[in-house]
Amino acid sequence: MECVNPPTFRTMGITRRQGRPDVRKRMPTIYEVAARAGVSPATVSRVFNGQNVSADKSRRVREAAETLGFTPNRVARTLRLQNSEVIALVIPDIENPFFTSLARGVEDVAQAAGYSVVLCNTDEDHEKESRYLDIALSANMAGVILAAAGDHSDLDALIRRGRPIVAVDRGPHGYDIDAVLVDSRAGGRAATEALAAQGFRRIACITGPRDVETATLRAEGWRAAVTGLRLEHDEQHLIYADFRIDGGHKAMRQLVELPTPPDAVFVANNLMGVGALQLLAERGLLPPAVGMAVFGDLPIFAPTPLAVTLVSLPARHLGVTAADLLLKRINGDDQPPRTIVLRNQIVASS
Amino acid sequence: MECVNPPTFRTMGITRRQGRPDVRKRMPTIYEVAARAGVSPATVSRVFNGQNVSADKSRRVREAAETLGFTPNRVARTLRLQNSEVIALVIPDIENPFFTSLARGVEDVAQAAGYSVVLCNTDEDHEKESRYLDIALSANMAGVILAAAGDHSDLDALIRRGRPIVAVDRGPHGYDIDAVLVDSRAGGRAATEALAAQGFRRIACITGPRDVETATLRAEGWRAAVTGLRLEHDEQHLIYADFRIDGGHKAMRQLVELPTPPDAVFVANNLMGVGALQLLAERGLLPPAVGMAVFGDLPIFAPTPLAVTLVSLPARHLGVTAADLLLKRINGDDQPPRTIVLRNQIVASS
DNA sequence: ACGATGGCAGAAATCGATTTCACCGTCAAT
DNA sequence: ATTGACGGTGAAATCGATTTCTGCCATCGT
Repeated sequence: MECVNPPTFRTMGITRRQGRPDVRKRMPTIYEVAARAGVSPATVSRVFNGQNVSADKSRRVREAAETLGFTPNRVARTLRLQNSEVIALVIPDIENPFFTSLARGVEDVAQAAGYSVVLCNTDEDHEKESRYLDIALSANMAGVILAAAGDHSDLDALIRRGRPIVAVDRGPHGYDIDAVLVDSRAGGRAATEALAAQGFRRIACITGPRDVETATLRAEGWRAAVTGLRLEHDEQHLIYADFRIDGGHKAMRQLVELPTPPDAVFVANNLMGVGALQLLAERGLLPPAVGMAVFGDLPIFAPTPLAVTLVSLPARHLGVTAADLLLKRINGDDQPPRTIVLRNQIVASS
Repeated sequence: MECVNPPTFRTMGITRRQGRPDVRKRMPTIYEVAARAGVSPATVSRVFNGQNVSADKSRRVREAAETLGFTPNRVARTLRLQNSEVIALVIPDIENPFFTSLARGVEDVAQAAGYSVVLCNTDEDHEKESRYLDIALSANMAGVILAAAGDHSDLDALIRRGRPIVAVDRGPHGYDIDAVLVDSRAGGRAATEALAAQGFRRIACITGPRDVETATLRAEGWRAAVTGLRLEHDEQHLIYADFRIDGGHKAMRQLVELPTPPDAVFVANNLMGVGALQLLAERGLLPPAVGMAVFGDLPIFAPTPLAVTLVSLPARHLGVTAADLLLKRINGDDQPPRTIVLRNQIVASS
């Protein structure tokens, strides 16, 4: 199935002109509200921040604000307070359903606590990541939830500034900060052992980039299972790919074209799982012809029962937990940093 | 396949304490840089904004900034400039791959132009949407790309303030602003006609909420095809659901359980398509047993060829185009508003 | 009756960058 | 030689809200 995004377009003329004679009205400020209500700006501020103000003035301020359509300027507020009610969520791939579920979890918790979330997509690129972390800092954001692009993120500036950070999905490499993780090593091992239990002997592994912790840990789990169970072991059966659909596809091709191809494969994330399945479908080798286990849930509707073993991940719950932790920190909790490991669960896709 | 997110977790104790004696260092400011370089703050600002400064002082300023680790404070800058290099992208469902693709397009363009994107998820909720629009305004963001949650978003404040807005995917309801759309009506009609061409006579329609433009337009397209081709027509065959997987699942169940069920169905978005397919799979009625056409690309790797007709959408391209348009507006383009309609394309999933 | 306490409110400082205004040299044009 | 223009620079105003500092007035206790 090929879908081409057509580059052509047509423009529909619209003739009525917008009634905007370039007025660009300024927003009403606290001073204008104060003037209209006959009080000082300080009083207006106090009304909006729940301080003690006489009922009479309070009412007048509210009325004035109402008729002027006043909204407090967040930028000024943030500048003065050195703090804003925004948290940054930095993730490596916004098109990966795992991360969007996670984001959803973060959002729900943050929303409920009156915080907004800004989502920053790093595309597994250190430079983009570092730019977004810079922004979080210089925009006085309240905190950061980070799924790091690699193993050497620079969090010094944020930490010096006392901004809370929670690492999620991927560990905090060298920083002693809160983290919410799944057990990649155990998951990789369990998935591989499940394949072995299904009778497969030559089990390969497709994992992510070498500098991404979850990639190496999952591969380690695979290796532990393979050597622990004394299965056949061939170094060509371990491939470092890129955690993307294409990468999984290419890696799988490489594997099936080996002189002695594996009879099963453990794939270290969901998208590469999709890629690998695509290749197997092309070659008519869909599971159970070749054994497959995937770390993560497949973004798949599988009309035919597919014999794939999954390590199911609590993506949303990961986000919820990370957000909870972060909000606690923001509200002054200063226990020593914790690492919370959520359990994964082996599921046979049926 | 059931995947349960286990609510249990265990905490791994970590003992080493963070070496943060609660110093919370302030960031260095332009004043400190100025003092260290022996110049005025104004000069420091000029150095960082490419104004005329003598080579000597410029060098001294740069050195001072370097050693102090100075980063300009974005909040202060934004307050003064009444403008920031951030654009808001407001979408109704971050878990829908259509919108994440779109977001990806927006991001790529914005990044390249030096803008950051903050992603706001409204969950099809007017209140959340209005809160995010408020934030965009009071945070002095440069512009907004909006896929509206319904047909009565309030953009008055943003427009009064002169902030550019581009509507994407869903029209700008009553505002004369730029829009980037696909032709929902034509797509709905074409999809339905394709089903008719495959020989189906009793074609149902599952669409989205009544107050979402794309939902009603796609249903209109379906109706036009059904009446145009004089197919059998039953009002019970039009169901307004919610654009989500579950909604599609329930709606499809409702349809198959009708006394005279349809022999085909046109589903107005990708997620509901997944839900509908899930139900059909449960009942052993997968296409082509029941005809199906879906508006949008299925977030699916389908291992067995599925006889589903797709109206393929240029999601990423929609985002790219909207971002281009917005950036032009931000840079002062003031042509009359344009509506750009990208073409969709009928694709037979094979 | 007098000092003490506390609630309420305004003037002014503050957050950190940008920019206007004014001033000083220097150099080219008249 | 005088005028004008222009590049470089600093002092101070500015963006809009919060908060400290201060003072006023009323209430309370003794």
